[in-house]
Amino acid sequence: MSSESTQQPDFPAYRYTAELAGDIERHWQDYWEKNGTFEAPNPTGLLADPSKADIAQRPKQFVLDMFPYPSGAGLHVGHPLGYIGTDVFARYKRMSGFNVLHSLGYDAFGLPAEQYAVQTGQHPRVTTEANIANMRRQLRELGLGHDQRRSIATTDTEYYKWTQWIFLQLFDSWFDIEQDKARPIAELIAEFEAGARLTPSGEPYSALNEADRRKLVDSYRLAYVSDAPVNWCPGLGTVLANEEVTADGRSERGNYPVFKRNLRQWMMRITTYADRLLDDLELLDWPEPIKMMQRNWIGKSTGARVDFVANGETISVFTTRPDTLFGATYLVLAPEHPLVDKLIGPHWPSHGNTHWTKGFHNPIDAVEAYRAQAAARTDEERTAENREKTGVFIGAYATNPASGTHIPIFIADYVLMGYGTGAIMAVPAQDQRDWDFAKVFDLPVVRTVQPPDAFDGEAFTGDGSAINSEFLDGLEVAQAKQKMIDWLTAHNHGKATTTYKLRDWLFSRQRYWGEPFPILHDEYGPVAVPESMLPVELPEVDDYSPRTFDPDDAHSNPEPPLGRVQEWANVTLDLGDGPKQYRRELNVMPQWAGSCWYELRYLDPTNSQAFVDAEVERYWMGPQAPGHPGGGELYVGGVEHAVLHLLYARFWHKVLFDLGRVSSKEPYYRLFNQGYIQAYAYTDDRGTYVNAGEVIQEDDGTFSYQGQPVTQEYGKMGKSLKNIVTPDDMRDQYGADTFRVYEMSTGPLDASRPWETRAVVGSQRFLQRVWRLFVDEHSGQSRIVDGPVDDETLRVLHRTIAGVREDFELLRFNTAVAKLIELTNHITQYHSQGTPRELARPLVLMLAPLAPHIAEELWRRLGNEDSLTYVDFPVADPTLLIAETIEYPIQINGKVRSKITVPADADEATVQAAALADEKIAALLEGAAPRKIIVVPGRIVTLVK
RNA sequence: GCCUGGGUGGUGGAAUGGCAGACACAACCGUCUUAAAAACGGUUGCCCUUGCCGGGCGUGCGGGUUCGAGUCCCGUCCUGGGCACCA
Repeated sequence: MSSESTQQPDFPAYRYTAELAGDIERHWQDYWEKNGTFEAPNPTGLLADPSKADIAQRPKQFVLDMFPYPSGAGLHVGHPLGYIGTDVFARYKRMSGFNVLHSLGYDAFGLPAEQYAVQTGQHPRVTTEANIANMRRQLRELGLGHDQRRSIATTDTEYYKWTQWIFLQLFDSWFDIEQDKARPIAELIAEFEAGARLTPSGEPYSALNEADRRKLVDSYRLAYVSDAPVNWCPGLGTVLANEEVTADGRSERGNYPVFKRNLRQWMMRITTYADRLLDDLELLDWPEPIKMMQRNWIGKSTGARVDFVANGETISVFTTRPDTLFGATYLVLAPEHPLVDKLIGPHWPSHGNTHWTKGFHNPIDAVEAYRAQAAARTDEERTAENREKTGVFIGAYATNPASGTHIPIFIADYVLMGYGTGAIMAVPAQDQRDWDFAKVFDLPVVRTVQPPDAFDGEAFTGDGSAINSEFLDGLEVAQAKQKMIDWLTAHNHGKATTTYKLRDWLFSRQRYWGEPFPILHDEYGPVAVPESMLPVELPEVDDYSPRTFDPDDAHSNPEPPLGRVQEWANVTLDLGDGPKQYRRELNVMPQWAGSCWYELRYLDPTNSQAFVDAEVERYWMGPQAPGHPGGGELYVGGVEHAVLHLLYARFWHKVLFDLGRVSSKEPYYRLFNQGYIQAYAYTDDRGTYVNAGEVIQEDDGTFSYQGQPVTQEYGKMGKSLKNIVTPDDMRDQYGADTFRVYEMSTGPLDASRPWETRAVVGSQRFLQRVWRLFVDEHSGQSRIVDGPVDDETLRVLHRTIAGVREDFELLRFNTAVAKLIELTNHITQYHSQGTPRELARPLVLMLAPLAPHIAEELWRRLGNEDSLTYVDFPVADPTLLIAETIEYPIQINGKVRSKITVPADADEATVQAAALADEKIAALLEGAAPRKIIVVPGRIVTLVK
């Protein structure tokens, strides 16, 4: 490619080739680095820069990309799509009078490096740092304007020191329901000590012994140890979060069996923030689908708790339809429900229905058999669509508190222990699942909402008047709900209740390559490592793997790698009450921890006194107006983080807000979901992937590789699919600027699109045409002239400025590129004798965010000494946006029949007259006056014949 | 099943309810060249007509609102993503 210039004697010596682009790009990358061009000044602290005082005065703009994992495979062309998008936006904002913070750090803890370490014995830090270095190089070569001083990695000791510090903030906090916010745990203890808050048992706090006090206080903490059931995966030797378990009960990674086990694990009390996480979505400029996914995940539903009495036991159920209580004809408990064993009858009632007993001699056997059957099923089988309802009668009855009727109690696997109370009141007339179950077991159906006359379905879930419901009869659903809740409350049978799908966040991992917990254990439980002793550094180990077990051994127990280092795990420390023996927490934090607050560390990465300085945080993240939640102006990333990362990060941020550590309620004000770049892959007749770069499309549309037909697939880029194209390849073949322009021009940032290497040349031709406007390809001489610009070109220029500005603002880079191409082509055609400076200057400035290296080079050739990074973006002259004449299409009955050109300031009557006077129109009207004439100013004339 | 995006030329994609297909790729033709490449210029939604002038049909499909619909409304099909017996 670039070598042609030396082989071909007549090849223009100064053409913008990949080789020349490479020279220019290296030069400017060095220049930017040397001059700290993209280093954004802070208002105070170590990153305040007196030489940039003018920039520090500007309004701020915090542009953020989702935190990448530095993969050992390096980047392919799909990865930088979003990074280039944010870079274009950030550069545009720098030219629009903003102090722009744009950096990129590394979410560098995680499994791949650890697994590599397990296999090779190589310390994960070594691989991680090599991967980061490679990724930094790749990104630098794309010309991304990141502030390198702020490019932290979660594995930096100085960084995870503060991750541990934030963990301690959570550990040392509790959620005050009254105030709806987190408060320091010391305030809780003070309330207990003063007697202002009663202990749950009613005993005075001062009367409790140390163990009970500690236990009580620990039960309030936002970070707490729990014996909750977890997903234990012996094959991996670790506990998995629910999200890491597939629907059929296996590990997402490795596909090993996963067992529900009660284990001691660290949890985060995110559920206390459910309402605020839900409500504050309203304050954010996020795509509606993402908000919807978060709402669904939080899963708030309001209704009532209703208590049913059976054999002296109280069964609480949750229902969203308390108005249908009179129609509750049976109860269903989850098979695992703890009350089942107490309620179970020794014998079948004499009037027992054979459907219900399933041929067992007594309920005890029936329940045992059903439980075994339910446990043996995979989740997939249990949740299969349209599955016949199964269950079994437990030989006991409960009393419906409203109707007083005795209703049978069943267990069934369609009721889940983990949601609500693990028990439901079944109302077959108004719930399809209950209807289905009732049909199988021949249970009574009592309609309590009047369906419409035309209704011929089964369960009726719509609105209607209450029937068969005594004091509710005649009320609509909403009023009936309220009245029933009032009645339940008044008679002590229940009360209004809200439940959430959201669970507390499982926060510990049995791994090595993560942040150690800053926690010690003494005889009473967990104790915080004092702030002065942070960071708790990862010790060296000789084996990085957790102990793994037979994948099917459900009774094995986790043994984290840190447990192998006994001299680290067992320490004697003086925490203020004399030297004492402690055992360190052996788990490490999940990868989410580091990505929950990284954007805050970007703000003040070198601060050794605080995780971020308060004034610095207020400047970059603070609310921009009353009612504004604060947060970064733009956050770009893939939709795959719609729920977990974004929810966890919001949660941590809100805790820090409650504790007065940050001034913003939310970390990410505007969220934008980028699309993905996908690629074609090809398989031969054996199903083996062939090198996609060598596949040829035949004239008949089929594909072949080395003469053999191959089959096309479409999807991800991957090594095994042999369809990887890297930014390094593109830099070598075309140059980084061409690559940037191509990625931005192929579609809107939020659209996924296929990669097509052969189309990249279009972007290169565009930049070559721009280059030719400035430089004579043969002599290298400047083609810039000081001559006048014709009026039409001037108007094109100013329309382009206005359009490009708007497009950049809205991240519509593809149409911005199209407009710049049109302008370039126009200048090429109208000013073939030399490019007027008046056109060259705005063109190069508008191009700069997209193709910064060539723009800097051309800017220098225009005689400027400094970088154009902070030069004002061109502003359109409004008087030049108005055309002198306007061409109106004229429609008759919706079809364009002719066109007229009139002065731009012609009034409607003039336009109308001109339209009617047009020869073709007059001919088509045949002398008759049109029935109607519509003139849309500046747009169109429509006649109705 | 529920919740969400999206269906426009050979391809990626443009289009505040106002001339559908900007811009780009591919394809074809031309200029230049001994030739090729590069570059530059032209043609390119489909169909009829084609010497020219024209005409018809077109944004997944079927309806509707409107002077006018890719855009708004109703229904329907296909498809990407998310959640899933959530009481």
